[in-house]
Amino acid sequence: MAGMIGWRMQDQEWRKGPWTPEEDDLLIEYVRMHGEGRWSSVAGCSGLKRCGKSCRLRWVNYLRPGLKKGQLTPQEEGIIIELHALWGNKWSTIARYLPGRTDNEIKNYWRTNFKTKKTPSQIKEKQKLKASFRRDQYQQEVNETMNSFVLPYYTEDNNRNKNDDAYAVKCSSTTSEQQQYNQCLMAQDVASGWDVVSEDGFWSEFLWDMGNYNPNQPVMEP
DNA sequence: AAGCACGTCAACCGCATACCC
DNA sequence: CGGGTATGCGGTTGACGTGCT
Repeated sequence: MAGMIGWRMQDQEWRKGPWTPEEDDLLIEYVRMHGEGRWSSVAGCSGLKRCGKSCRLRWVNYLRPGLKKGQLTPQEEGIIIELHALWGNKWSTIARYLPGRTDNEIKNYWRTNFKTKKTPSQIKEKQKLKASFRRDQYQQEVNETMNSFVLPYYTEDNNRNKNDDAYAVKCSSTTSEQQQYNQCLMAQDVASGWDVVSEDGFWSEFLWDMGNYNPNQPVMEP
């Protein structure tokens, strides 16, 4: 596209700010015709005055089919806690284990629940309320959740990039028995992770800080 | 009722990495 | 191999909504 240098434009100002329904329609139509990708050519083909970067973000975080709207479920929260403990702020990696959820959404969730500075009593109060409200429901749904999307993700997709974390998990579990075993382990870990987090607000700060892990330090991989 | 504080979330920005020529 | 471009990722910002005083 003329005037483009990467995401930038030389001779045209990109529109910024909230997307209008009309812009959404244009973007949806573009993806329907051309598929995902080639974001830098969206403006030229669709008439949108948005840079490719903005278009990609809008599509991935809001318009893409299959996205779940609304609050994260207790089991999704548990999975986030567990995976964040493993990988830190690798939001896109964590998002792969939560179909229909975006890295942005998970990042916002984590920031909202574990980063905001509150007094210890406020944190404790909030966590107590949350935990008591959801614990029973959560414990009940953990196994069901693992069966419904985590395990299939591990086992189904044979075409994933071999550098992908999920692919590594898959390769490490060669038999269905071992996969079942891993599933149980993960469910237990998630449950224990939730216990820890809901126990005391202190862990909220601790877990967030874990996100800023030292990359030179060995990290346990799945 | 008005003003303020806080929480949420969509979107932007800069950097890193992948890809292509 | 190196440079330019495309894409992806994580951190941050700011608008808006809501609850509290």
